This record gives sequence, structure tokens and C-alpha cells, in this order.
Amino acid sequence: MTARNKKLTVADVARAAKVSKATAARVLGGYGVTSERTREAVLQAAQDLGYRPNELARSVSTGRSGLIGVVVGDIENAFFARAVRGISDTARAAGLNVIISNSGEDLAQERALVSVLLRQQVQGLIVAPTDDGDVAHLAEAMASGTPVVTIDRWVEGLGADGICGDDRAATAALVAQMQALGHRRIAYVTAIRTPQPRLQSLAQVRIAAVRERIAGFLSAAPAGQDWHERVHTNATGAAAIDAIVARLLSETPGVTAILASDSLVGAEVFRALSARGIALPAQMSLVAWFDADWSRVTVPAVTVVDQPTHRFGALAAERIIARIGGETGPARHQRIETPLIRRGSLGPAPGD
Amino acid sequence: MTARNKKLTVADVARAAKVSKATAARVLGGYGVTSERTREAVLQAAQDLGYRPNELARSVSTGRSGLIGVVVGDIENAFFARAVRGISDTARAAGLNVIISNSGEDLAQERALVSVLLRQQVQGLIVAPTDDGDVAHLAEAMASGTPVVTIDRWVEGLGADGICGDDRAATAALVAQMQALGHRRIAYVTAIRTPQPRLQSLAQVRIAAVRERIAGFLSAAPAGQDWHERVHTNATGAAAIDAIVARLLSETPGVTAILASDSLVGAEVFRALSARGIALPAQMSLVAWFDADWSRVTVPAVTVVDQPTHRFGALAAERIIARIGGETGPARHQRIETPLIRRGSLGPAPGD
DNA sequence: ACGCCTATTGAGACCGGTATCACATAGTTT
DNA sequence: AAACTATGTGATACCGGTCTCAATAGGCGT
Repeated sequence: MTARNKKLTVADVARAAKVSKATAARVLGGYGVTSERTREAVLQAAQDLGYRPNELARSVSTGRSGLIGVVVGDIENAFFARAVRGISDTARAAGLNVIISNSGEDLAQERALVSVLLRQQVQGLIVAPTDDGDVAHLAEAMASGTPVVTIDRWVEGLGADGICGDDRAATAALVAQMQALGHRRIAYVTAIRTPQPRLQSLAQVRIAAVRERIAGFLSAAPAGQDWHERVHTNATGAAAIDAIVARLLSETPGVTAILASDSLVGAEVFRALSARGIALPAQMSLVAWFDADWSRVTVPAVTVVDQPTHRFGALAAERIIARIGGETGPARHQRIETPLIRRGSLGPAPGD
Repeated sequence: MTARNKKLTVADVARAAKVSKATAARVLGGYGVTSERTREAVLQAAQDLGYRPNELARSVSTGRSGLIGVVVGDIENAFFARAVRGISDTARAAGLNVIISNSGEDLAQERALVSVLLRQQVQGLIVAPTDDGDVAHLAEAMASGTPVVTIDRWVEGLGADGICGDDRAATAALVAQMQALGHRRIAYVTAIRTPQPRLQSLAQVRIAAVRERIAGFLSAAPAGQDWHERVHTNATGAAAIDAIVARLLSETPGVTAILASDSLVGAEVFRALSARGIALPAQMSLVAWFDADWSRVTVPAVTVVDQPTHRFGALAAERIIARIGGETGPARHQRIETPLIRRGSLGPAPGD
């Protein structure tokens, strides 16, 4: 019980219990066999001294750190926060600790973080890769024996398991549903950065999930139409999004519905629309990705594509645990359904 | 460059560079002196083999893990997510890694997590203690030489630095301001769990920050009045909050303003009010703690007590870094201003 | 009482690094 | 030329655990 200022070791406990270091270690480490008598003596001594095992030393000795590394775009974003929660709930239950880091959706940063985590001897990595065209660092991790699971974003050919939404199909279905409601001009707004304010080519989108969504969006275009110019990029921050909304509203014929590629964009679009007095859904429909807190509070509430990211996280953790446990076999691509949660912001197109 | 499947050690690099293990370690560890020639040879060999230092082994050898542990109520809560972001931004910049864990505001869980983190040899702990009356585990950590910083919640007598809001004063000032707007009956709604639906005694509130806020609230009561019964507890989940709002609305004379003790409560209160068609601020004023995303999106936008938790986090990390660096001296209690962000939801009391 | 088997224990190598110390080599000093 | 001093390097103990292996002790059959 007594808290000592010096770090206690098995040797100290052994001395106090009058047994050898090996025996004390067996009791304290929970391996090997000991008699009940010595077991109790050692535990008592450990208790009295306030012994606390050094997990690091144990790790270096066993080669198992009990750590998994997580790299997400931004924990502050509820999307990732919920996923991280899912990961750590599941990991913790399996006795694994989690080191979390933010890439800020920056490739160089992501590379650096992966490197740091590998040096920390993480036994597995869960990553939301910011650029699925450049995953050499992840491939290297896998090659050196550290399993990788991608979350939210599937990377073809990497060989890592992936837990993702069914982005392309869900988006295509969503757009079809909107078309059935009479929407002919739908805009897609995303934070993806491009030189121009509109998307030139799908290849500009390096985040797999967003590219899949946009691909689904583009695929819903009627024969002969090209919807690339309906994809508005660089939607980062209130000012930029305000400008995009202003631009959309001034188009002729007008846009009747907006898809917001994530919940941050969605919130700002909603704000810009209500600031301009646009009535939802009478004048404009809005659908956003991710069921963030704010989308249920607004009037009207906002229709969202529900991404159950806590589940994403839990499943990603399960995958990494399985791989750490030695599971082999081809990379598994788990697509999680992202159902539409229909709320007031989606209605028939005006005049339809 | 070549990724090997076996773990490489300094000994492997040494062999390849044809120097002793000691010399290779000097170069790779960046300590001691070596000639430029051997230095380059070693680095070249390390590069060729794809050597990656084992940070764990280094830690056990140096006694410095480069890890700090964080225990918060719930990372999924934007309040903590932002704080965690502040912590990791600052820690990372100082070369420290961060292990994050969720207590779920459960004391037993918090104790268990602190124990796990100490075993992981974290060099410091940043904790939002869930019960400031029972911090023996934190005291023990400090006694054994691991500095502790509390975040959001100050614990008197623990001896740990604390980064907190100026909860009591800010609340008292806020209530005074509301009284000046004519509000005579103000309700306080909190998720704190108590046997009764109203607060019996301040001592029931074990989370320091909330207790301070409620203390500020109670202190604003006019002489002779006791506001304990105006503090509604157990506001966890939509149903409970709906019931509380229903109860508030049926009181005579009616409540004219509500204080929501955190942003989750605030969002649900807002929802319950708009579901009942209560006009803000004409019929009811609302103020919530924390400037969450949703509070800027609603109509009217919600007045909030702005808790700059990213700064809380950054400052907490700075404190822990200073303590790790050997700073001594008495515990510092840093009170961060939590200014009111005045938005549409706060107006004069009806009929005032 | 003797031999065999098994339960328990201790000695010591090892994990992958750091850090101390002694020694060798080369360059200065007198 | 002998003595002296940097400078660079290797040998080796050590960090706090795990784990293998051999030695000891007690129990049981005959």
C-alpha cells in the first residue's frame, strides 16, 4: 500500500518475500507455477511495498507492447471522435492500449506519425489514409509485420483490411431518390482542396471515401450530362462555404438540393442558407454525411447519411486484434451500410 | 530502405557497418562521440537495412517513456475532444506521445485506467477527475513521482496543477446578467446523478467544475431564497431531459430561463423546447456551457459560456511538461476565463 | 530403505537499447 | 625519443522484466 518514491522492481519484492527474483517474477507475471504458499508471500510483499509492474520492460522482453496506433484526420471531428471511441472501447476490452494521433489530413504528417508509432512498437495500426495513392509507409509497416487496418477509406491493393461505408452505392441511391423527388440540379460540396473551385477530375480526390461518394454522385448523372462542375471543392471554413452557397443560389436555373460531404461542411451550408433566409426544404433541400449532434437540433432537422463510426471503430479494432492474433488470409473489405436518416431538410424539388 | 520481416537491432546494423554494437548505438542513439566516417557508415547501413529503433527498449533503459497519459470523461464529447486535441498538439511538439482513455465519469474505471497508465510508465498524467472527493489514486501517482495535472476540475489539497474555467464567478456573473434582463426564475439543468430529481445539497456534486457552477448559481439567489430545488439533476438522455423540460414548463409561476450545464444537455433542452413550440427567447431564454457546433447552427443561435478547451488542453500539457522537466513548487491553479458568447437564445424575460 | 517421479525453486541468459570505463591510436609537447 | 593528451572505439554492466534449464526436495511405490 505504501507509495514509495523509488521505482520498485521484482527484485525488491523478491527480497522482501525471501524468494529468488525468478520466483517473484513468476508470481507477479502470472506465468509458470509456484506453490500457494510462496505465491501468497510474494503477493503480500508486493502489496505491502506497493509494487507496480513495469509494462515497458515486460514489452521489450516479450516483444508484445500491447499497444495499437491510431492515425485519424482530426479527433476533434465528431466523425473520428466516435470512431476512436469505438476503437478504444474494443481494444481496451482486449487489454490493448491505444495511442491516438492526428494527421490533419496531411500526408507528410501521416507518414511521420506512422513512423513514430512503429518505433513505439505498436502491434497494429488503424489508419484513415489521407491519400490512397501514396501508402508506401503503410505497405512498409505491413511488410515489416505490423498489421494495418484502414478505417473509413479502402485502399485497393494495399492488402490491409478495411472498414468503410458503402459510399458509392449509397450515394448513387441517395441521388436517385432525390431525382425521384424532382431534383434535377443537385450540387455536391466538399472540403477537398483543388486548384479550381470545381472538380476537374475524380483523380484529384485522394481520400478514398470522398472519391467514392463523388463517383456515385457522378454516376447518377443522366446520359450525356457531366456533373463534374456540380462538385464544389475547397469548402473549408465559414467564408469559403458562404461563397459557395452564394454562387449556388445565383445560378440559373437554380440548384434545388445540396449534398454536404461531411458534417462540418453541412453545418456551415445550413448556416449560410438560413442566414440568407432560404427555406428548407421548400426552396432548397440539404443532405449531409454523418449524423452529428447539430443535425437533429436544427429546424428543420437535417437529413443525413448515417455513418455508424463507433461501429467502424469497433470493427476496425476487431480486425486488428484478429490480425495480431495471427489471422492470415486476404485483406477483408468490410462495407458497412450507411442508411439515410430522413428528416425535414429533404423534400420535393420546388415546383415539382 | 528494404523492409525486412525480422526486427532489426543495433547489433545488426553494427555488424553491417563493421563496427561494435556500442559505436553503432552511439550513432543511432545520437549520444556520445564518433568520427564522421564511422557515423556515415553506420547511418548508411541503418538506411540500407531499414533499421527502426525500438523506443520501448530505449525507454526501459533511460527510464523515460516519452508517454503521457490522459483520462477524460468521454472523448466523444466535443468538450473533451477539443481538450485532447490541445493536449496532443502541445505534447507532440515536445516529442511526447499521448495515451488517451475514457473514464465514462466512473470512479472505479478512472482508478483502473490510472493504474494501467502508470504501469505503462507514463511520465505524467492529465486527468479530469470524476470525483474530487476521492483522488487517492492521483495522490499515489504523485507520491510515486508521476506528476498529475487536472483539467477542467480543480482538486483542492491534492497538490496537482489544475487548468480550469472560472466556473463559480462566471456563473454568478451570468446569472446576475440574466437577472438584469428580468429573469427571476431560472432553472439549472445538469446530468449529475442524484437520488432525487432536484439537488439536495452541493456535496452531492462530485465533479468540481459543475459544483462550482452550481455554487455560483446558488450564490446569486436573492437573500432568503433557496435555489437548490431549481437545480434539476439526472439530465441524461433525451427522455429524461424531455421530462425535465415538461416539468419546468408546467411550473407556476413559470421558469423564464434555463442554464444547461453542458452542451449535450443544452442540445436536448433546445430540442425539447422547439418540439413544444416554445419561442426562444420570447418565451424562454437558454444558455448552455461550451461552444459546441450545434449552438451556432440553431435559430436562434444559442448563447453559450465559451470554454476554450483546446487552450485548457494546451496549458495542461505545458504544465505537465514543465513538471516532467523537474519544475517544483506549489500546485498552480490556473483559472481560464470563460466569456459569455451572447447569441439569440438569451433575451429579456417575457413581459419585462 | 531405495529408486523414481514430480512439484517447486534458483541461476542466469536474454530482449534491445543506454551508459560507463578502459584501452588503442594518433597527435602534441618538451 | 619519451611522456602526455585528445579522440575514437570496444567490452561490458545495466534497465526491469521473461523464460529456459538444471538442481533440489518431497511423495510414493515396492
